[in-house]
Amino acid sequence: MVRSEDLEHRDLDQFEEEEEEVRLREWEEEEEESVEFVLRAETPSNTPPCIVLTVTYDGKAGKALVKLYDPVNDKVYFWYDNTGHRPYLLTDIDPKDLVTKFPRVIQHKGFSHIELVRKYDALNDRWVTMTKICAKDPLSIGGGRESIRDILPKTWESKIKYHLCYIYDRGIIPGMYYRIEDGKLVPVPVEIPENVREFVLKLYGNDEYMLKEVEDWLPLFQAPVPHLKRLAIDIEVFTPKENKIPNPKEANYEIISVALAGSDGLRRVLVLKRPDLEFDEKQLEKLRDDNVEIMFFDSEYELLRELFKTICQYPIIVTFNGDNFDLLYIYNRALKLGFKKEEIPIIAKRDEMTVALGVHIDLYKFFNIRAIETYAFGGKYRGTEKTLDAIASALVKLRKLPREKPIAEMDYAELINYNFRDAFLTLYLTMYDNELVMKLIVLLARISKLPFDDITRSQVSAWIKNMMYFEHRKRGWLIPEKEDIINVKGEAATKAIIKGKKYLGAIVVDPVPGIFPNVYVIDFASLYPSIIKRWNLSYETVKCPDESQKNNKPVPDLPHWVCTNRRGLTATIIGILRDMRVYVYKKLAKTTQSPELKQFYDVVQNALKVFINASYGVFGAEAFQLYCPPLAELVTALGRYAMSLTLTKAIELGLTPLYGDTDSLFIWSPDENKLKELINWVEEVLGIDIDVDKVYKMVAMSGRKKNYIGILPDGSLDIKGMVGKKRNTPDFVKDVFAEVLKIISGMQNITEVDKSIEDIRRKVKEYYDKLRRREIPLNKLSIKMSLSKPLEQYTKTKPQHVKAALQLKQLGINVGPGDIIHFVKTRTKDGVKPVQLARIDEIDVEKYVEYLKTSLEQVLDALGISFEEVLGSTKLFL
DNA sequence: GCGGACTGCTTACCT
DNA sequence: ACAGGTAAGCAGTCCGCG
Repeated sequence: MVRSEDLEHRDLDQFEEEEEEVRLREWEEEEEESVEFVLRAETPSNTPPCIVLTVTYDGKAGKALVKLYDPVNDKVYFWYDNTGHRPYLLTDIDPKDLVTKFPRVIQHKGFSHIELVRKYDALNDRWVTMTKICAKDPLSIGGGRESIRDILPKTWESKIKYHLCYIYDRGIIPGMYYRIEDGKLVPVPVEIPENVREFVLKLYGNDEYMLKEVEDWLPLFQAPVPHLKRLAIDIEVFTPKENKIPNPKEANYEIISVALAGSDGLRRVLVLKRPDLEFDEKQLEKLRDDNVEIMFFDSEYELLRELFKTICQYPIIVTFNGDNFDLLYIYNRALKLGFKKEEIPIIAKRDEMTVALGVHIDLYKFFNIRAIETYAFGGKYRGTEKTLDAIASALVKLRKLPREKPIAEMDYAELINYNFRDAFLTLYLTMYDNELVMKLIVLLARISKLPFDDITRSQVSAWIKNMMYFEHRKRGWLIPEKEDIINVKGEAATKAIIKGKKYLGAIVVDPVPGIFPNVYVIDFASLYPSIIKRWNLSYETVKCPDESQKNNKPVPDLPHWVCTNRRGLTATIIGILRDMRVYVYKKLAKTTQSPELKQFYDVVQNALKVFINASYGVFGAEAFQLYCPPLAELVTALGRYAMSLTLTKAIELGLTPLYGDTDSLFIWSPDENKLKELINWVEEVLGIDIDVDKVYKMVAMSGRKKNYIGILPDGSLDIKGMVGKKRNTPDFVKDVFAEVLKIISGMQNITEVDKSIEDIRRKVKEYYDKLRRREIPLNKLSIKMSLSKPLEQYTKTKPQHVKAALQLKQLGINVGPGDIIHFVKTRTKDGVKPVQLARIDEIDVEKYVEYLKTSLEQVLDALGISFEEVLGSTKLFL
């Protein structure tokens, strides 16, 4: 197994120590004969095993290009298609008619030839013969002026990007090992360990079909992820105006510094000499980072040349917002300085920047993927601004250097320190925890079959779409058009509770208010994916065309039937991913001895989690290409069915359910045997797993749904939905809430309730009086709320945070989507002020009393006392 | 002209 | 552009009130 070096600790130590030695190099002194860098990799006929980084279309060659990286010898290779593969689309018009009725197709300058292909049309459950129209280039199929796609009334598979089409047809899996052998691209076999084989046999031993299907998946989870050499880049640009970010499209100002941090240990800053700045011994002392190599350049042109040379030495370039700033700026600046396009190893695409040799990963885009944020990182940086500083401090507890003055006014040392820290943080985000992020990206690429550059820039629906398309081609299935699915399957049959939603969702059981000791939480393990697998759900099996299947309705209150004599594709794929996660890789991540392998298995199960968790939702999302409301609606209906069946049975058995949400049931002090009986019964009747998820020593429930506090055996707290925990709640309220919680969690058993109430009373009174006396500082009263759209788009109403934001705008401070507005409630005209503009005497105290009240009531309701009681005789309104 | 009842919008949360 | 359900606060509207 290829092991990555444990680099991060070394880097970090170096980073935080004071400098021992600063090495400086003058560009002129160093200048050897100028080394020409190459913008193309070698194209040998034989190579060692390599990782597929990406597949693209090379316009000049007019061929698909596979970029490979050999991690052992640190070399990038290009492999061009030599199988004569061409871009194509499918139509149901037969070739004769095509010639007579659509002559423009044959006459099209990009037209190549026609083939006939047999495809299985899963939607209509029949085999069809389609006409495959091949073109000389992708744009002739679609996207160009007057493309073949536009000439025909209806086409299939014509909107698939060519490089992805190529991946499906060749069965190439990005992130996997391939080698070039006599000019052919061949996969490198992966060894499957005996223990994994055993797990799989136990699971599917009597199911030939699944046994065969899973064979294609195991290598993706077992092939090791090598260390992928990479370079993080961050630039600083001269700006004459303070606080104004230079426009990367115009690139009008000088690039004054470029920081480079490589996973191979490179720590270098390229600095432009400026006549107005001096560099002396005193400044050297200010350089905080040891071992940072500094290269000075007389001209920006030379600086960029050096940068380009370095870029070409790495298979992977990492940036934070490089698509929209750093690489775009460098590219446009280089053009401006007289570089020719062929001399720049950066390529500008419509919405992204790529590099000539390898791939560019923009971490800003990656961390902004919702599924990554919530599932892969557990929402650790949710609600914060998606800046390098915020993400680094949430994930690795490292910050950017504070910027004390405008970039243009920094001296060399300040500039170098500041610049290098950013590049280092960017690199470090891919290095920490034994290269967790990089490994995750590789696993996600393998499962989705998307190249590294695509997987890091697209949302989870695109991943699942690509995975499903790949599976269609693998089987010789026709990829259905979205409208066709809707036409055949129709819209949803149920009505959602929430206005504007498309179908009915989950059940939330009304909670019993109060404090309860010894509460068992049982829960269905990944309920929705289990349902998809168990009931064979897929767009082609739900409401299938076969009349004889119409009686197979899994839920009586929904008219949808499901096919029983075909295996649903979605059910198969999601079923495998779920089974592999639950029964194989979660187990391996717990039991494996070797720490590296253990961590790797944990990455595998985490990558699987992302796909599994999103698998149901996409089918209910209109933008998804396999959008299928009856499928999504069957999933939630079966979820409701599972929940209500379990609830009824629990009551029947004499158990006491207190609360439940979607896939969980809270049961108060259950008889262990009765609980086991319930679990066994449910598993037998429903055929899906239900387990004890956790046991609370005590649960406090306010009576509101999605709102409770649970105390775990180790004393830690699960606080759900409480206002006192929400991120927009003022710290003042959070503090009081935390104090109250401290008292509650200190409570050993129910008999101590009275004493706790007295403690709570005293504490709350103390804070309340402070608030009244205006002794709470403004920042503790500030409410933090994020803008979800540009200010001018709040047309229907003007919420308070928008009012505050408008006040900021008046002062010339620009705010937009994703920005978090800090404001306080005041007795001024708007009722709010941005915190930095407010004075303590303007505060609307009553509003904060109300806030305190709602927050505390959620706890007090469980104890059966009111806020007013807690405050005692104190009058609420003075 | 004012206030309560109501609906709708917005954000943040839960599963 | 993965889903729906819930809590909460505020904005805005309607209606009654001699």
